[in-house]
Amino acid sequence: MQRLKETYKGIKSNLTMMNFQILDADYTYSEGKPVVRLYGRDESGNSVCCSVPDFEPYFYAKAEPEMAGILQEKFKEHIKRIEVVSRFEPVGYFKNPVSMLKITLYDPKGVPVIRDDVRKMVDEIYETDILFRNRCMVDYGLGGMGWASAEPEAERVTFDVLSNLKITSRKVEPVEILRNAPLRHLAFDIECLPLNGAMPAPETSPIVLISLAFSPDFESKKTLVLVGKNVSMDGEVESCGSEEAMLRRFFEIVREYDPDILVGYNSNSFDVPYIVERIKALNKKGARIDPLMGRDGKPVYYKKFGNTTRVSVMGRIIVDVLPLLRKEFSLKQYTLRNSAKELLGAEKLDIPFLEMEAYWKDNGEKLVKFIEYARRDSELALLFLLKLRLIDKYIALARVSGTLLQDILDGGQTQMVENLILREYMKNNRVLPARPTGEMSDERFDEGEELAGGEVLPPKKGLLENIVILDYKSLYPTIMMAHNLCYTTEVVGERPDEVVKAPSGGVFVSRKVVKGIVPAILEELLNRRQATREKMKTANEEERRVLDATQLALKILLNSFYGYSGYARARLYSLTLASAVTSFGRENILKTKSLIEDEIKGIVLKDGAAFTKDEAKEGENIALSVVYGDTDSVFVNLLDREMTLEEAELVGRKIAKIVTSSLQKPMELVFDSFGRRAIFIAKKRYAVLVWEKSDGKIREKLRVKGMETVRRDWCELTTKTVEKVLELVLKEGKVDEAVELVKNTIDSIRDIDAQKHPELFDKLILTRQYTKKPESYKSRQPHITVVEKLKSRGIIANVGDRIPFVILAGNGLFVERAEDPDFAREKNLPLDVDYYVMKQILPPVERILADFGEHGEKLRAMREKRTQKGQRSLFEFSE
DNA sequence: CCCATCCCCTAA
DNA sequence: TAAGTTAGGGGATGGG
Repeated sequence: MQRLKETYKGIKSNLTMMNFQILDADYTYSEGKPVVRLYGRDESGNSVCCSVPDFEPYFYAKAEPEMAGILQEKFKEHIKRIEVVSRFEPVGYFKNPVSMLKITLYDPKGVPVIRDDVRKMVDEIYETDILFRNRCMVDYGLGGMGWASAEPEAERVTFDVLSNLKITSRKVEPVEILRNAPLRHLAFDIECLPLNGAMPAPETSPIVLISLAFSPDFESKKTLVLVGKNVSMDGEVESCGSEEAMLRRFFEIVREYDPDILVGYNSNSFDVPYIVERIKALNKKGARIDPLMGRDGKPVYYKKFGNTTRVSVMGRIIVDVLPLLRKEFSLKQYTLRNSAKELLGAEKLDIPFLEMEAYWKDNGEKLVKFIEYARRDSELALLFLLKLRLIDKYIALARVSGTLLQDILDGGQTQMVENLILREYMKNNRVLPARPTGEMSDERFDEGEELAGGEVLPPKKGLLENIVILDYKSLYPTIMMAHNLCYTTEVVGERPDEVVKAPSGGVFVSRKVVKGIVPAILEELLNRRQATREKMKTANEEERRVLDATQLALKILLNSFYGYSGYARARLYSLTLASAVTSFGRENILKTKSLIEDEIKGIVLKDGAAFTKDEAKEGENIALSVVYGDTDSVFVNLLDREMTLEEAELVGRKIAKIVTSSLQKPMELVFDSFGRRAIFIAKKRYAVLVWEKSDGKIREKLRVKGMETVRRDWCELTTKTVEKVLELVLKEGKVDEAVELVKNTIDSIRDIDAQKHPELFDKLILTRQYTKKPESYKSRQPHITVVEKLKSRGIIANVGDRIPFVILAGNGLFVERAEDPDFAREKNLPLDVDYYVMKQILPPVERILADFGEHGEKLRAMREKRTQKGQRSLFEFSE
């Protein structure tokens, strides 16, 4: 806080310094020399482009000092100079650094040109694939969405950029400012005209409407719909006369409004590529449209990588909310309609696909409807971003890791982890390897060398009462810290005196010798998280949101290092390190179980406190039994008697304290919750009725893991029935009512008619994700059957979509009887009631009720009767 | 009936 | 140049 205030004071007293938040970065050339450009926005809302001259590209090579002259001579066109430096190699514990060459080039593009040849002449090369803009930011201590303070120079290297403040500075430094600059958001959505009902293709189908939504307003408008023909209409509608004029106007508005964040729904896969291709097609026929959107004055640009499309608009962030929603929320479908309904409680307007052409050609009521439908779509995209605060987390991740926001939105955890490691390696005179190339990366799988994961304790199946749930706080990161597990502590050569040996066999130097770089980073992240959570307590609403996103980002990063170390394509892939982490984890949970069961054994409650048996000497003993555990958790059954929530908490905290005291810091077992009743079905499948205190009252909450209620590949009838059964059994202990409920549920679908009972029909829809191209499937799958059927009807599903389907009555294989629900409903096709009863309702319910004696018997009876012939009458039950 | 394989989705 | 990790249940299918 103190620092923050000073910064603001600084602005007022020193007008020559300039602060801005870094949105994006690239480089260009001035007089043949590379110049990095930082794009951002300042506190008062100006968009800024700061040119940073004189930063030089470089990489490292491990070689004898004598090689310097030879390399310099051989690549003199590219190499500006070579310095002999001391650096540590990336992996391993070393007492001393080795001699390396720091090779500085004239041009960043020179690095890929000479690196392969250089590699052949030296032992190894390092840091040869760090993008120039990232290299610059790392070396200057700057990062994505972080604030920079620049001292503008009188003499400017000016470029043709669109930002309204163009400065040049050789002195750019990071500044701590918590809040974000006032960012501008523009959501967009296009409507194309399907000709004769065919899927629109950019070569033939025109774009007829472009809808826009702004935050903040644009010329006091919240939305605007551009129309690609002449209309006279009031409201936020702009008649453009033609498609060409409309597209030109679109780019003009983007440049004028100058958004920092562009938003769309499925825009990376659809809208942007469509716009780009459509313009190419129009320009070929004589139109003149320049898709200039970037702050560098260049066009939008997209590139396909396998199934994903990457879109780039220089200087701005482009956000496709669809993939973000997929990552963030578990929904059965991610169509705009369903996402809006589930997440915003908003209705999407709709017009029938086949009638679009008629709506467009109409100039009255129907066109108005079409326009409002289009407007709604961009409004929804913007609402997702703002209401659900979709990018707050990503902004925090950018700030904490120093990675550019766009890279985080497009990519994964790898870049963030590498960014953090690179910065810390640099401070410690270590170099980073280049990213491993193609073939080598799958080595692990070919050679059968495997990374073993977490330990799952077999559950005590059936109904249990009084269960204390304990878990390890950030298990893997704390293991790495506790045992000093790191790339930089792995013993590769001579073995020092003090070492740590992992159960998996890996040997690492002790913290007493040297603290590993990764453990140091983790410690820093952990401390910052603690401090951030502390600050939240006194922050105002806006600050609190930023701080909350920050602490979440810190947590995500903490937990990313282990996964990264076991990722075969990582620059620092280390099976030794990853195995050490998991092996300590497995050892730990097993030790925890035996500590609780064989040493603590029981807890005594006396005078409102918990004691071990030894401490208490007398009093009623509560025996302990570990009934389940998965990786970092233990479920302890408190035997012998009923417990109040307070008592259970006392016992839980006591156990946690004893276990924690037996461990290396900062490993910590904590009390998580108290389960009044629980049912364990199998490993990773259970339900617990948790008792929680809120506002002094005890609340009951059903926590279900892995069972059908939380899975998206079962129909709603199943999930709802299973949920009700669990509630009856766990909350009320009414097993007989649960059986009755199942019977009624089965009865309710026996005469199912799609058109007569639409709500019931909807409950029988299953969904599954279409994960790869159809030809890659080795076996027939129901949802793929539907994808094929849809295709034959002119509807194209995309890889990544979740496909809804129902199972139709008839002969033949189940997979072949999967059908599109809309089609089945429209044609009123009969469903396979037997499938739903025998495969969707009975098995999940039986898994829960099977152990309840006669009740289980009743269910088995239901199943057996159905298997016999004459099924119709068998819905009746003989009592 | 058992078993292996493929596929999906979830827990951690 | 796409992508953090493994453990595990359970359905459909086909072969023995």
